[in-house]
Amino acid sequence: MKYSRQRESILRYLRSVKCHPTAETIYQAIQTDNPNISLGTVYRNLTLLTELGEINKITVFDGPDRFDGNNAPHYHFICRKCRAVLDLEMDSLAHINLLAAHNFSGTIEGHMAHFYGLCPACMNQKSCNGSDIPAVTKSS
Amino acid sequence: MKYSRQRESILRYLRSVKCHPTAETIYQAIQTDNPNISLGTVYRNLTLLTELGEINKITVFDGPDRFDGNNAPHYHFICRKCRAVLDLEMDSLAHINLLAAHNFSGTIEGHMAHFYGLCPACMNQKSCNGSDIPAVTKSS
DNA sequence: TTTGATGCAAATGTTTTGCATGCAA
DNA sequence: TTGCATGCAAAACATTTGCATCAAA
Repeated sequence: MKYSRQRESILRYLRSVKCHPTAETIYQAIQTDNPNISLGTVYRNLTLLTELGEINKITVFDGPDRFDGNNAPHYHFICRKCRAVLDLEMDSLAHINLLAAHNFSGTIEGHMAHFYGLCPACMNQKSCNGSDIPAVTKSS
Repeated sequence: MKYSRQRESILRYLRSVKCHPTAETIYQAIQTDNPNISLGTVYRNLTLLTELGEINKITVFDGPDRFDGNNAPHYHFICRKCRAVLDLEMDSLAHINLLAAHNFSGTIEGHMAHFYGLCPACMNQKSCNGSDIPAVTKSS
């Protein structure tokens, strides 16, 4: 693949942050180094890097996709109040694939799991940023 | 809440099908009984019914949201080939909330989990409908 | 050079919303 | 009647794409 300063900038930024920014956030963050970069290029490279396995795309129930520069397998927590996405330190849940496969005649290749609730910051505050997604009550 | 024939029609349709249709599919399906219904009304009522807990909204990694007239807690399988969404018969995974909470200082209120792979139909066919979403390799 | 990557802008697909009108209570 | 629900159309969002240009190899 051909080198590009923009792609390098995106990857470097994602590797440097602990949060899970949106394409728009990444776009704004790297404008200092790339004053003329376009949002389309950011999206194009995020898609490419995701396909290469260099980064992860996190689809949340609400709002734009988030991106994760940590490509080691791990799970995420999503705060229902401030929508922060946090990494969780927990073992693989590979065993749940077997549970799913038990009464299913297709092939279970994997799963996606997100946890939600209140993040540490929102637990200790009246409100975090004012937004509050409707509590999800079903694990489906 | 005030009665509406449109809302009733949407709910009746969702309760009657085993699949997990999109808003657009629902819109088309109930046009026989509601020739003048608008997509906006379908979306408005789907949002309302979801908030009431009468139905479930299923956010998949790709494509429009799907809706589920079965409001009993259960998990879903998503075929990476034909994108069919199927119900899974499996026990609650409530225990994984404890695993997630173990090294986390916020509050884990719940989780969402989807399983993916090939559905029974696609397992036995060269291709199902031609589409094929990129295999997801990380359980994150 | 050659070919992939970019910037720009327009297009796409999904969902939401404003507003005048209609229908349930 | 009163006000929520509707139809319609426009707007809002997030994301993708066509195309001429630019830059890496």
